[in-house]
Amino acid sequence: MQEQTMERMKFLVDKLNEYAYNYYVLDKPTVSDYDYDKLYDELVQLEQTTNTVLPSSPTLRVGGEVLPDYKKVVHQTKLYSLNKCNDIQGLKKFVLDIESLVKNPKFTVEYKFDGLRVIVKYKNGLLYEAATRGDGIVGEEITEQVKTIKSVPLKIDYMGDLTVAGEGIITLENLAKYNKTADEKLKNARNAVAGAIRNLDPKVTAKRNLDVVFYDIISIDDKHIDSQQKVQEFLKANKFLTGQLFEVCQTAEQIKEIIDRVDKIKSKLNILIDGIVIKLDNLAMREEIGYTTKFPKWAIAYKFAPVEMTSMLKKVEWNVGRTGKINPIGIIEPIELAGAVVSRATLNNYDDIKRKNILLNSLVFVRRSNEVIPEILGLAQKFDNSTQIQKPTHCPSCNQKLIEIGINLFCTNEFCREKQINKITYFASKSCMNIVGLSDKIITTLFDLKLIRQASDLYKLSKSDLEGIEGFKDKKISNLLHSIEKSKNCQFNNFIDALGIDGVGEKTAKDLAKKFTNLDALKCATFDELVEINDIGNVIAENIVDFFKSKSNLLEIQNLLDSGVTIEQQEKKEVDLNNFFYNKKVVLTGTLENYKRSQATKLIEDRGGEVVSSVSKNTDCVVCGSDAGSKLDKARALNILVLYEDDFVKNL
DNA sequence: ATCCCTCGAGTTCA
DNA sequence: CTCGAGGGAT
Repeated sequence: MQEQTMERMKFLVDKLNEYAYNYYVLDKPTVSDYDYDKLYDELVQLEQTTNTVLPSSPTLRVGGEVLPDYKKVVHQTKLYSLNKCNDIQGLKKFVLDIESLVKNPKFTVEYKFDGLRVIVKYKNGLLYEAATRGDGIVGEEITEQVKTIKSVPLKIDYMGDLTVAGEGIITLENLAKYNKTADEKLKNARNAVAGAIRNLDPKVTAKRNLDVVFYDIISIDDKHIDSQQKVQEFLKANKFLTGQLFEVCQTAEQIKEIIDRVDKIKSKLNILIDGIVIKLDNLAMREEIGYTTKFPKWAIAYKFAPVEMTSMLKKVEWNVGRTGKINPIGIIEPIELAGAVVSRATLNNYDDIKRKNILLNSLVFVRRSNEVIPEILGLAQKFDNSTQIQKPTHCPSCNQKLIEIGINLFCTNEFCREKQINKITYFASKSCMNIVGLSDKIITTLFDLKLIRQASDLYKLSKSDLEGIEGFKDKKISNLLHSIEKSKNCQFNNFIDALGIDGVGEKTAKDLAKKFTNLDALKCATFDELVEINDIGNVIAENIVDFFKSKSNLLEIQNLLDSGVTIEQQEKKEVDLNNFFYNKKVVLTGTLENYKRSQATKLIEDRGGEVVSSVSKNTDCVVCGSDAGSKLDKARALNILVLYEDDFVKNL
């Protein structure tokens, strides 16, 4: 009986480990989650009744007790870090140096993962110790944490003594999943890994769904492994997760080709990499070439320009938005980040500044989210002269006393310069009156010359008003006046958007235009009529009613109409009920080759579809162009249909 | 009251 | 893109 139970447990452990390998390492599940769970539950039962847990049991992966402290581990051999280069010259020099010592060397090319280096030891086929690199000589013991990582084999076929090295990482997909449920979001994948592994509670490690990508053997009894290629084969054969990139090259040019290729696709990878590692393939030759005090001379890391850096926060500017909302912007010492020089980055709001503990004259972490918008992630280092950031009490533009609503500060002065300028800018913007060529700069100039005070004044501008203004030549004047004139013919939804009613933007304006068909009807819309519309609740309904109660707003509308603004009647279009996009919620991401975003939106809307801004489980499909961002990752994570450009066109 | 989803508003640089 | 908050379901 007892023996049978043991046999059954062994069988379950092996079976479950095999399934886990197919799922977590090969990414090719071979059983349903349901079947897996059934076997897993059975194993848990048996382990409880027998009070035994086999050393490679997958139940070890959930993480047990919180550890009292880290134990130090002294590495058998020093773990070197890699020498770096960041251009082709550095790479060529490396290759030349090797070629001067070795005849016809071969090089292996792999990803350099941006995570935490992990050393794992096996004896008799079982994982018995894991450690961080630490300073290369002494690391921290993290055996319990690493055992929770499902792609790390607890048991391998190789029975000799073995020490392997890999990089602890989190896939961007798993990071996104984690952030969906976590109270405290982890913005930085690398820190998410370090935080998860270097945590005394292995349960924390388990929750973050890390992986370890293995790339090296530190020591092994088996003497016939004599090259990096054989190392790679060995790791694969023993079911370790390995990097997707592994190529063998002979020249610097070939290596450079791979680097260029990776540089192009690196932002689309599911894993963060910060470079490429180039190693001499032959292990015996490596030992001949040797080491400097810091680095092996037989390998180099080609580093891509970093996407995250630190910089000094010099000043905080407070902007006034068109709604009167006050927004803090951090002015930083300019740094180059993802191909652009960044000097400003948003700080969101005062609470955010406090939460991140950001101080003036301190070093802060800066990154460009999605490689575009700069943001300040948090405090890196403070100094003696670092000071708290003060919350403003008066409007930086008009000095009106600010009021606090929720976490935000507002300027309520109707005539506030910055607020008015932003209001007019919004009025002229693409989703509103679409006055092409009227930039916020021109609006500022016109405002300060007192030629305009509010949006309707734009339609009173004459040629003589503009003549003589610095930078305004005949051509520019006639272009501008022409654009303004052209904008007078507008669609109802754009007109509603242009009014700038609090909480009413592009989508709500469209909903309102559909329901009320003309301005007079909208003007007398009652609260009850408004809340009937889907997606309009009591807050927005009240904002709309209040807006049309205000004398100054009604006067402004009258001014616009008197200046000749006319709202086109929209004809109703027939929609094809059988079209793919009919009644579908579609998200656009990336750049399509043949359509602008607005054109694609129109095509989908004309077919009865709705373009929404973010991906969720309610989304029907995601249309994906080149350089797609995180929305594509999210779509994949949620298993939502992704259409590439050609599929998109086919379904029109 | 408390979820989740979606919208609006504000964000940078070339 | 990201945040906060509104809206609706529960």
